[in-house]
Amino acid sequence: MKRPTIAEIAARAGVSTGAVSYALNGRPGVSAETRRQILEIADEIGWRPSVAARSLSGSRAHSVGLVIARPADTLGVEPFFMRFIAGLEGELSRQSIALLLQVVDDHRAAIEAIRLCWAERRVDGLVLTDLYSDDTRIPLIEELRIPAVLVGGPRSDTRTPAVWTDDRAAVTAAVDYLVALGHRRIARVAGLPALEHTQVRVAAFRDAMLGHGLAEPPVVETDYSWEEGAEATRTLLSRRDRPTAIMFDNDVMAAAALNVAQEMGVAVPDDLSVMAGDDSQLCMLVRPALTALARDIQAYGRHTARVLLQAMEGSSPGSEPESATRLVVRGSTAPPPPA
Amino acid sequence: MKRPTIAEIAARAGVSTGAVSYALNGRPGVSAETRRQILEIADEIGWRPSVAARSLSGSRAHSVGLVIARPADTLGVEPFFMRFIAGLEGELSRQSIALLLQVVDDHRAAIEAIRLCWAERRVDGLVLTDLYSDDTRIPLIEELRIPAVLVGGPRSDTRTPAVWTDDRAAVTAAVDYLVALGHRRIARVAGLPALEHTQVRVAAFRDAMLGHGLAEPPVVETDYSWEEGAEATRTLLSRRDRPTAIMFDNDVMAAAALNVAQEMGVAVPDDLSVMAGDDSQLCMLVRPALTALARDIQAYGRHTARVLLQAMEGSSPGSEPESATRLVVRGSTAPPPPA
DNA sequence: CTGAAAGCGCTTACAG
DNA sequence: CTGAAAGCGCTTACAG
Repeated sequence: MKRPTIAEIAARAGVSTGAVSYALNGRPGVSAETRRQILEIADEIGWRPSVAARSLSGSRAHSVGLVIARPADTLGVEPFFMRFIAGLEGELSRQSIALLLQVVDDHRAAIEAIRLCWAERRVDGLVLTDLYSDDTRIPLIEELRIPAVLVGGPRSDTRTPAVWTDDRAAVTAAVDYLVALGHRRIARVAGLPALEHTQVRVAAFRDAMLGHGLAEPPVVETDYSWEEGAEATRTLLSRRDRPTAIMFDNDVMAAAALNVAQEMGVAVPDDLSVMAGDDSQLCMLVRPALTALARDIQAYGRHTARVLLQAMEGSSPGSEPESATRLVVRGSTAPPPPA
Repeated sequence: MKRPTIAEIAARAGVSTGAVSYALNGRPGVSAETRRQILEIADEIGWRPSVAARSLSGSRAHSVGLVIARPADTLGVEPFFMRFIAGLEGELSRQSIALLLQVVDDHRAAIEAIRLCWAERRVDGLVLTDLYSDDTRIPLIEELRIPAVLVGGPRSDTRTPAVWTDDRAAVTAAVDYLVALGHRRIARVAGLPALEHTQVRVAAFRDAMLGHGLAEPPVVETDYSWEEGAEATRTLLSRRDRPTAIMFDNDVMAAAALNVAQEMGVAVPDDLSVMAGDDSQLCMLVRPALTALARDIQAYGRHTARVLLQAMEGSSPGSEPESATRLVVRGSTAPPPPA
């Protein structure tokens, strides 16, 4: 019942615990024969280092933290987090690093959670998601010198390493596609305006539209919920210069838009093209199925883990965007109706 | 930069570290005045116990583990896990217990992950989900004496505490409702047959149907994917005695069924009633919106945490089902067509 | 009520 | 190449 320790291995091998430690960690200081013997005994009795002991002497927790700040009922709506976590964790576990997950209600609670898990030395580094343009977590991790990775894009206000998908390129490609279909009046239903990536996407959208010589397009900001997505759609479809295409910042709002269009007698895709900002099963299950911007979220999580591990080792990782977003065309987009 | 330790507090207060420890842990052995002073200093310098040190001396990791074994691409499909985790974590954090999340590919990997995190003393207990009827994780945790909670139902093969929702009652109520609407031919599209709760639900379904004096109903087993859900629906709708109502074991398959029905010219709900086994935003976004069995998943997570904490303290928690499942009626169910 | 000391299971300079 | 020892930051019997 009692779990084996290196003392036991040392006793069996007839050496000191120090020697055992060296052997087990592949450091010089023990002969090849002794090392072999020690490894064999360790394996035989199923020894595993106690993380507590390693942490205490080595001053590393062998864990990284992910603090998600979201009202819980919006969680699970999007497939993003579980897949991201799966990728993250898959990569971390290869290094025997655990993922500490915390789900808190708001930004304030997130700050507290970060302070606490760092003070308790529970984690060696942090993954920060859902970044705001002016995010107090960044000065916090800088002050505390917590190794971290920012998920969402490089920023000028910090040297903290970041991972990101190239949202600008994705949005631009999407606009290009709609314009190529013949659309001229394209609107955007954006997510939370305080989030950094929302602004990046909105700016990219505006630039792409203007780049095509089109007028300043309408943009409605929302909280990503289907309720606000539906409301925004109603507003846009009630305009005199009703758009012939709408790009949504996620999948849920785009799905809600299909229902609003139906309710208002607007045919999708004949009268209105709808594009979702995230791909998911939802996009495939609604009718018409939604054209969407898809990315490999699990790979994104894996990449995030690698960058964080590098940051924890002190090297400042080079930053480049994660593999490009693909436009998956389904039934919700088509050329606009003849004018 | 250096984080404060109890040695520092002891020095400032002019007492031994032992006294500081007693004071901080609210144990007898220090005078009220000394205690007050120590707490004040600790607070002032922002002291927080090092979990590593506490773990090493107290032999508790102050963490619990959740190992999810699923192919990653089916994760995030269902809203279950993120909400469940949110509830779980919310309750754990109140006790300063961290949640270690691991996502692995299959059952074998889950077994390995459990062995490892326990051997490393990373966790004090485990949450086990997606239980199979003959689940090797159960003998494993019994052999290793790992405190755990089984999410999914009480079982005769173990004394390990469990939490569950009353699936039998929920399925029975759903059948009663459909029968009250006038349905006589009701089919079920079940999830993975190896999962314990699948069998509970199928048995409840059969019993309810037979209880109404109806014939042995058709049941198709699937892997929960929309593909198999669609296929099962096609099969059922191709029968000579086509069912007038189908109950699905989750939301994704029910949504897929709507598309199959449309493709086959079967009107929902006029010709076919569709019921989803889990409620989610998907159910509200498809058309017609899906009638579903809804439960408070976050509360379920909180309850799970409480039961696990009790188990970790050695008390064997009483077991009762979590708050009942509600039938949320939307547009996908109606009386059957006249025969 | 309080202090000095041992111990948790490792790692790591420091002597031999 | 190897051993003995100190130390990581706590907790907890054990003496006073």
